Amino acid sequence: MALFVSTYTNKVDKKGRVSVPASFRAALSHQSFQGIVVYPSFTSAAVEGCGTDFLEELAAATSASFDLFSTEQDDLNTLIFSSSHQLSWDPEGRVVLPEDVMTHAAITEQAAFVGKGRTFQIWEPEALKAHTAEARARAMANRPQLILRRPEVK
Amino acid sequence: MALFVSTYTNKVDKKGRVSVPASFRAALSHQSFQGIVVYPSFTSAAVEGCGTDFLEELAAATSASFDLFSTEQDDLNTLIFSSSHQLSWDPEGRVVLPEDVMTHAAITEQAAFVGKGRTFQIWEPEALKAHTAEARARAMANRPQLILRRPEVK
DNA sequence: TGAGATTCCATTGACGCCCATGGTTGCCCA
DNA sequence: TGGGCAACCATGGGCGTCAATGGAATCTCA
Repeated sequence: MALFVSTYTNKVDKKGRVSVPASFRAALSHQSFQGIVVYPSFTSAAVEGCGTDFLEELAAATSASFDLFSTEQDDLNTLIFSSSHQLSWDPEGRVVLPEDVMTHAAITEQAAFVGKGRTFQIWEPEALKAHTAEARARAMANRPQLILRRPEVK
Repeated sequence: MALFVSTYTNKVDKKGRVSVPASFRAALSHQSFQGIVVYPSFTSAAVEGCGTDFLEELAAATSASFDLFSTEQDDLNTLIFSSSHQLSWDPEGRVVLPEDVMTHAAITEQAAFVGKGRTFQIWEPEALKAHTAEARARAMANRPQLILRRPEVK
């Protein structure tokens, strides 16, 4: 399984280009579309990122239930599709982040690619630091319930 | 089942390389990714280590539902993913520990690999000694309970 | 024809790969 | 049973390759 792991902070040059981390590109190398999909996060000042295969799964999941009255989940999926951008990378592995996602995440000079397993996020480094500290504090507070509840081991 | 057993203290060379104990490598030899996964421990000045299969289980658990509003458990998983590093070893079985985990565990010259069964930890040897002494003292203090609670011995 | 966007090339610094060494362990055979 | 040999593991260092980055050149559409 291809996974997005770890955090990489790369520079945004004058033309707005950012290198997609090599390991992320490798995780997507099997796809027909050589690039990434991004959309502004609904819950934080970050950019959500994934591969086209993830979108395809999302589409499949949405249409699996022929719900005529769309659920909140379907609404959400619709939002994702409409606000997404497909960014193909150049021969050097760089993409240009669209205006709207740049502003949404307040990205200017640097962009931090944060692995989340099957997806990833892009943050302005300082904002990421703050957000991580918060998440860590929350996790610590809930420690008794959370402590690395490991999915069952085979 | 592959297990990480015993403690090995190896040298960190000028380039930051450390040999992963041969027995640990053997325990991971069945994996497609030839290397280890490390992330700073949330509870102590140590580095947590495991194989990629651990991350894959984590990813499977997290994305079982396309839950876009993450729960606390997912937050924790995200913390792990974002702070993890996939370290492939070189033909000699060495890895380079990233800057941030080195600092977190205060590792400079030597690194102690501590088997913990299905996972392992990496410590600065002196810190490990202190930590072990502490753990031993705690165990001694609780001895009466521990012995009473002990399941049958084979 | 000009501005923005895309492709191409060049630099540098990190990382992975190769080879060499030494020491320990385990094995084989006399 | 003891000596010697072979294998393996930890370690050191040199070198080539690749990723990230910057800038120039080319293309495209208005």
